[in-house]
Parts: sequence; structure tokens; C-alpha cells
Amino acid sequence: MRDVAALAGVSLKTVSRVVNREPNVSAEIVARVTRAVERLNYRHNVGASNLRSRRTGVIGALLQDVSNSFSAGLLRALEDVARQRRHVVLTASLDEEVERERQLVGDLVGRRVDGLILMPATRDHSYLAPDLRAGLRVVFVDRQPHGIVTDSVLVDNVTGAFEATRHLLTQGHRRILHLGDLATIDTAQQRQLGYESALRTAGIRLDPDLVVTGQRTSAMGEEALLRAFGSPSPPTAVFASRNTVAIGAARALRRLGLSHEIALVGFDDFPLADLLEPGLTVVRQDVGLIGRMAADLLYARIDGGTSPAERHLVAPTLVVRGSGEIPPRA
Amino acid sequence: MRDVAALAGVSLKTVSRVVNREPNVSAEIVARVTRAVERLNYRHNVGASNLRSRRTGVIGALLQDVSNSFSAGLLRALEDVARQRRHVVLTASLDEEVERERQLVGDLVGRRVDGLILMPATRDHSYLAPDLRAGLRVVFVDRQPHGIVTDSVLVDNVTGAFEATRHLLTQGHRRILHLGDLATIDTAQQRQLGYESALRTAGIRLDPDLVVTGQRTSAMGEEALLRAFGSPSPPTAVFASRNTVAIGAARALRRLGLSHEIALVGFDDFPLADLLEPGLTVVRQDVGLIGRMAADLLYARIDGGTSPAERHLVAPTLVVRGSGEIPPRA
DNA sequence: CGTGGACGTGACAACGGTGTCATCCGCTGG
DNA sequence: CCAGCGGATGACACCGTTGTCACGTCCACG
Repeated sequence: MRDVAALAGVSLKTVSRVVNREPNVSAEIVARVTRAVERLNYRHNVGASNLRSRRTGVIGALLQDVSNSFSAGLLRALEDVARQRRHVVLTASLDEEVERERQLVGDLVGRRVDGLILMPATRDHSYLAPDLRAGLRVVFVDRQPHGIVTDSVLVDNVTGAFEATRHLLTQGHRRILHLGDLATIDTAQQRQLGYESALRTAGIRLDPDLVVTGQRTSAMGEEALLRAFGSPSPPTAVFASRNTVAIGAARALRRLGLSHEIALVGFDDFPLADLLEPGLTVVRQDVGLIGRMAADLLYARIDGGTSPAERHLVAPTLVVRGSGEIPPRA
Repeated sequence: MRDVAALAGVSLKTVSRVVNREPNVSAEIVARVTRAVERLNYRHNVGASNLRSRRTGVIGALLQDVSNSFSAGLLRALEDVARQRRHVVLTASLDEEVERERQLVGDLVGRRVDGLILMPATRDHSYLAPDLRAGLRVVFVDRQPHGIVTDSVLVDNVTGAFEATRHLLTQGHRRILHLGDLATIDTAQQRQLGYESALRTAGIRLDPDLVVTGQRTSAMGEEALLRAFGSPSPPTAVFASRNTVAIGAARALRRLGLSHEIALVGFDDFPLADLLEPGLTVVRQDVGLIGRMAADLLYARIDGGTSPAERHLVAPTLVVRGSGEIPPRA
């Protein structure tokens, strides 16, 4: 920058003005500085600039796993909102690891991100309190904040799971297997709640053998389903509480030759669910919408918004495609 | 930091030493400083630190679209390598937009990223030359650098497409529809080359009506396929040069009730391809491997490596699942 | 014709750290 | 006994910008 100033015959401050497109610089000087910038291949140092001006133009996104279609879709939506502000996004995957979340939050705060989108792996978020007090803006996505008060965008998992289960009950199913995620995860608990509540509403006693938790990967889902069908009184329908697990379940049913005999409903849509045979009936969460809402909340804070923390609940919708409409075997 | 130093009764420099875990600080002082850091909720300002120490611990990843499974998988692999260095990743999607690439590269360079992974949207990369001369490290992924010399990790698209096409020819197909991506994209050209070369090798004249380019989305692929099957002499097999397009093609075949009559091979695997009916035969690129190789190349440079630019070619593999093994109709 | 205000520009001190070097101390070895 | 050396600590300049304020010029207005 010093060189640019020298070449253009102006002061550092004037170069700064031109580079930042500040008003009240004469057209001739703008031209001279611009020429010098190009001649010298000058690259404005954003980091140094941030140091003085106290905003980095970076938002952080700590998601579950960016290679999963849910997180990836969310990231993309965040990016699109950020781009309009000429902001940029720092991402990382937490993989449900508590320690990693702590460490990455610390890192991003140290980098003075302007805001943070968090899909937490932890259950207790009070560790964020000091940073929040110091002005950190955080929006939780998909999972509730515990122990602190901050904005969040959540999916109504209870209702979604309730609807999914009721849909199966309506077809006449009475033995519905629930393949649940890690019991420590907020959303997994809520989905199980919805499942149980639907059964209760229908006057059906919960069979603990029909609830399997701790399912994460498609391989686990596949195995769990095979196991359930090895039992003396197998279920006639399956409710998988996660996209990967639903995929595993579909794969297992295929192996057993039961794709058209056993009903299956998944939580969370994914590309191609419509192309399976039968098409997979799912509860869909609108990732694009969720991402945009979260980003909008965050930017409202960044713009100085100071209203009480908001909690937005997005309603999932049941997408009927065939797999969930199979009646129980005679 | 000043406050921490005061509370601990040491100099700024000593706080800096403790925070950076430098050796040769007495255990007692480390303890005192650490206590002060905690008491004051001090957060080390990474940006300020970078200013003096000239490395940011950030790498940039400019990909095609982070919500696409290929880019997302790549990103995840990059992230994993970066994490081992305690580095962090700035990501953005280019959507094949030339101007966006220019702008984002400029932004990331301005932010002084330690290195850049680029899956370019542009065809001419000479605009990077000044930055390269100034020390920027860039590794190209999936697409070749043009007009500059730098590391790259590419997939052998010609061979992949050749194999895919030959596979169809082996089943006896003679009229193979090729659904290609934008003709401006490197990989799309190569795939078309592989397709043509396989036909030539088999002694078959290229029918220009059987080559459709400019296909990007699944909707476009679906439509293009329907159009092709509206013609008087429809193809008996389809080679789709992109995952989204293959999905669209599969959807169209389903609509036409031809899933089991017309052979289909796609380029680029995706989750669930095995669960379609019939399973989708694809040419698979190992995203995890590609990502890791790219990151390793980048870090070799960041570590000071100064060998001539390397060009790595990853061989794709044909994954046989059923859709590609359908013989032509009698 | 004097004065006040808008405009264009620059000097200077931050921003929050770290590299460099000097200083002091205790210990080793000739 | 002392030169010499390595370990622990601090002073200070500097990293590349921008906020603040001061200054000079020009013009409009009473």
C-alpha cells in the first residue's frame, strides 16, 4: 500500500479511501490510484483492515457433516445469503463430537467471525455464555440451545414423527419398528416422542423391542433392520428417523425381498428418494428454507438487531411416494 | 491481552509466549497466565496474530456447488486434512460463473489464505499468474489449469467415458445417446472424447443426433431423454456424463416404463445409485481420494515444497449394477 | 467582501499481536 | 575464579490498515 501511495503520489489514507470506495475523492486521484494498484498488483490486506475496522466479513458454520445432504444443503443456503453481503463462510463438520465443537467454536471466535451458525454436537451450551456476553452472535439450527438464550431455527420433529407414524397406523399397521438416532441427540429424542405419542393416541402399547436407538449410518440401519426381521414376531412397518438410516433400511428390505411387503417411512428427504422402487415416503424438511431463515436471523443481529431471541419452528411435510402406503401383510 | 499481562504481572510478550505454547517459559508463569486468561475470558485474536506472523491457517476451497455430492465429498476430504494441521476451510460455490470465480479468488487472496483449492469455472486461468508469482499456492481439482502451471488432481475422464461406452457396446448397443454437460467445461469435453473414441474403435459412425450437450440439471436430463425417445430412431442405450443428468435420465426412463429396456450408464457415483431398480451402473470417481490428494499437494507447497508442478491423474472405475447391462431390444 | 461550511487530502495514532534483540541470571568447565 | 553459554523475561519496533482530526481550498451567502 505504501508503494501504491508513492507511485500515485498520494498518502496512505487516500489509497485506503480509493480501495474502500469511499466518497469524496476526486475522480482524477481515483484513476491515478487505481492505475497504481493495477501496475503493482496490489492486493488489499483484508486481515489488516479487519484489525482496525472490527468486522471480518466472515460467518462460521459448524454443521454435522458437510458431506451429508442435509448439512450440505444448509451450507449452500447460508452461502447464498452471505454472498449478497459480500461475506464469506468458514465451515467445519462436527461429527457429533463434543470436543471438536468446543475447539472449533473457540477457533472461530478467535478469528472474530461476525456470526456463527451452529448445529451443535453438545447438549449443554452454557460454555458459550461468556462469548455471548462479549457480543458473539449465534444462531442454532436443527437443535435447541440448552443453558443459553439465543436465536434458533428448528424443525418440528415431534409433529413430523407423529405424522409419519400416524400415516403408517392409518394403513392398519400395529407393529412399527422405530430406527432412532443417538439418544443423546435432541432431534432424535423428539422424533421418538412423536412416534410414541402417535402410538399412544391410537391406543397401542409401546413394544420396547420395536425401538432401536443409536442408529447413524446406512450400514447400521441395514443391520438393525435385518436383526429385527430375524425375530419371531417381526414388524410390518418401519419408521427410520434419519435419511442415512432409511437408506440402510431400504437396502435391507431389498435384500430380504420385502420392499413391497413392508412399509417404510423415513425422516428427512434426499435426492432420488422418488426413484426407489417403491418410492420412499418421507417427512421432508425444507433445508433451503431453514438455511435462509437462520442466515436472516444472524444478519438481523449483525445489523444490530437487539430484540429478544427468536425461535422459529419449521413444519416438515409428509411426502407420499409409495413405500409408506403398503398395508400390513394379511 | 494487556489486561491479562497486567493481571498475571508479566509482559505482553510473555502472554504471547504462553498463548502460543512456546517453550522456555517457566511452569509457574504459564500457570499464572493461564489463570488470568480464564479469569478474563481472554480470546486470542488470531487475525492480529496473523498480521505479524504472515500465515493465516486458512485454506480456501472454491468448488462447483457445495450442495452437490461431488463437491460436498471433496470439501469434506479437504476439511479432514486441514483439521490435522489445525487449519480451517473457507468455502464457496462457483456455479460455473466466471465472474464469481474471479471475484472470490480476489477475496480469498485478499484474506491471505495459505492456499487455495480450485475447481474452476473459467477456461483461462492466466489471470492468476501475478498472484502465483507473488507466492499464492493453488491446486486445481477436477479441471486442468490453462495458461498457468500449477499442481492439479484430475480424473481420467477420457478413459472413464471410453470404458463406459465400450461397456455398452459390448452388450451389443449401436445407438448410444450421450447426454453431455456444458461444452465449455473441460471434463465434459473429455468425456465426449472418450465416448467418440470408443465408438470409433468399435467402427461405428458418430450420429450427431445422439450427442446432446449443455445438460446440467436433473430436469434437463429428463427432458432431453424424453425428446430423444420421441424421435423416429431412438437410441437403445444412454451414457449420461454427470450424476444429476443420469438421475434425470433414470427418472425419464421410469416415466416411459423403459427402465428395464434401455441401458443407462452414468458418470460419477452418488449415494443410492445401487438402490434404483435396476441399480445404476456408473463410472465412479473416488472423491475422498481426490480431495486428500489435492490437500496433500497443497500442504506440500505450504510446507515449502518447491518441486515442479505435479499433475495427478486418478483412474475412475466402472461399477456394474444392472442398468448398464441391459441388451438392446430385439 | 468577510465568513462559514462543504469538500478533498494528509499526519498520526491506534488496532492486537509477534519478531528481534537486549538483559539478567545461574551454571559449567578450564 | 571467571569467561561463556543457555534459559527466562522484557522493551520496542513493526505487521498493513483505518479512525480521527486538522488543514487548506473553494464557493455561496448575507
